Amino acid sequence: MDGRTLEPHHDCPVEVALEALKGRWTTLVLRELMHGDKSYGALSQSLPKLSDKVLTDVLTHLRKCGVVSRTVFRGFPNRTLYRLTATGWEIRPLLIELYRTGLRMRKSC
Amino acid sequence: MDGRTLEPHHDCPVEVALEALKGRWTTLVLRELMHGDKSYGALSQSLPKLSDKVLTDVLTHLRKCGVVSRTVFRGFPNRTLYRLTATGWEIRPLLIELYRTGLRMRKSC
DNA sequence: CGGAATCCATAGGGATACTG
DNA sequence: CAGTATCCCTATGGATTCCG
Repeated sequence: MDGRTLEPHHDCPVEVALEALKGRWTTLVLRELMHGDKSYGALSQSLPKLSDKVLTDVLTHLRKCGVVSRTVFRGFPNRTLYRLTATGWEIRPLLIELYRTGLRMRKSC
Repeated sequence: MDGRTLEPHHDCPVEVALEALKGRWTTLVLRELMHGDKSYGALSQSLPKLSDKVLTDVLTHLRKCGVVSRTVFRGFPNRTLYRLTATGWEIRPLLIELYRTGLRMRKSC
């Protein structure tokens, strides 16, 4: 927090973290993966209201952020495993803090 | 984290906190206010790239979230002071955690 | 000074259908 | 199974102008 940043900028660490969490479904997908590695279909079943397009968008986004990795197993049928990277696990304390803060904010309404 | 939430829901504490921080300029406005109470004009000067419309939007949003209060002083000219509420100050540890996490995420790229 | 009103451009989320 | 390809619609951010 250098006091000189006058506009939103992805170089700001706060923006970096928020960028990774951006999107309505992102934290839910992350939470699923924090329960363990999952295939595309398993994620889809865990989040029935999430469309294929958006799930793909979210996973692509998380991979670009270096938060999630993808491993494809060729065969019949194909399988794809998604898992958190080491960087992804770094987000866990942040989610917990988000939860704590959200709880306290609700109380004061 | 009850394991039963299958869709985004503002009742989820994580969503509550993220909702408050939503928008490109929101965290920057919060940061300004964490330096002390500020008038509309002072905020506008601190964030020159932020348009009136968006500044108003952000402040309205933060007030709806119970994070910021507004006090109007009638006179010539009028003045308006914005300040963090007690709830607003609860967000500070979260911003720090966002910063820490963002820093670590950058390193691993 | 401190906004509100208007208009515009873009991005994000979502529904549906199709493919390797 | 694990996506891609379209199309659409709304929300958000931004520029500009006007008002009490």
